Amino acid sequence: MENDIMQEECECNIVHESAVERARAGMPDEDTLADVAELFKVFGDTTRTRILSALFETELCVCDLASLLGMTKSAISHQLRILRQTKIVKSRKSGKEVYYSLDDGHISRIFQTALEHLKEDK
Amino acid sequence: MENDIMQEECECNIVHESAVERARAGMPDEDTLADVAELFKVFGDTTRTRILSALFETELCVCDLASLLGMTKSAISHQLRILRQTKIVKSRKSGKEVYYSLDDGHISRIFQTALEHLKEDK
DNA sequence: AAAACAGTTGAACAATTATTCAACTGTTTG
DNA sequence: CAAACAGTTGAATAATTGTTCAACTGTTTT
Repeated sequence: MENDIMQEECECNIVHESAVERARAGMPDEDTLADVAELFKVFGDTTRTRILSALFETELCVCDLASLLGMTKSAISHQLRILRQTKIVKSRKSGKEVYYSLDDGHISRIFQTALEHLKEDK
Repeated sequence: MENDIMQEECECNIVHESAVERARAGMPDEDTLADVAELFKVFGDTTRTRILSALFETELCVCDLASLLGMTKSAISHQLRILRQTKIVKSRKSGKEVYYSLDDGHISRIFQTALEHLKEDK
């Protein structure tokens, strides 16, 4: 009678109400969760992880990345746009060339933790 | 003459060779990068981030999650299979019900770092 | 043993997305 | 100024993927 606000699209009879309520209370709001998912989605592509791991070492221009990853400038540029829009990399223009680098240190920390996780289960 | 092993699909003339070489030397091997991307891809979906953030608090069965997220058991079960296969959650069967919980602590650390990153640029 | 229920699974459908291709900016150099 | 080059962009294509639907397994209960 009180909970008829929430969506009830599931076909369940018995739910562990106290556990569900505890979980709900601890969860970040939907907007934050969507932002987290979007950030991880950006990391969830091989081309972009290769670009990022290259930029951990030094700033590089589009041609450098294209040469390093064996891909076209266009493909690289499309992915760099996504990384730029999500504030993961920043760009610096110098003459004809555009140099890209990581935008902040959190990025490498997230990667480092992921690498540790992967190492653990070998 | 020496570097004709690597792919040359880019249409560049001038590359910053020393920077590229430095980047290449510091990069993890392709297999590791693919694993990292795959891990992040799993995190890169709203339904899965909602499931995981619920499991941070307590273990839950499929019905609990379906009720909490307002989705069908089938949809939840499909996503749980992905999380199980990638060793991110583990399951425990008890009677008719299957209880899910997080597999290790790294998961929450990766999330925590991502949340910090998001808070930073508001 | 049959009904009821929690959960899984595979096929189908819709939506998203990474790369290619071609055309286009803007800067530099001869 | 024109040619050359670094980089961007939009449309098209192909591949991947999340959800739905229906059928199914396995456990419990009457």
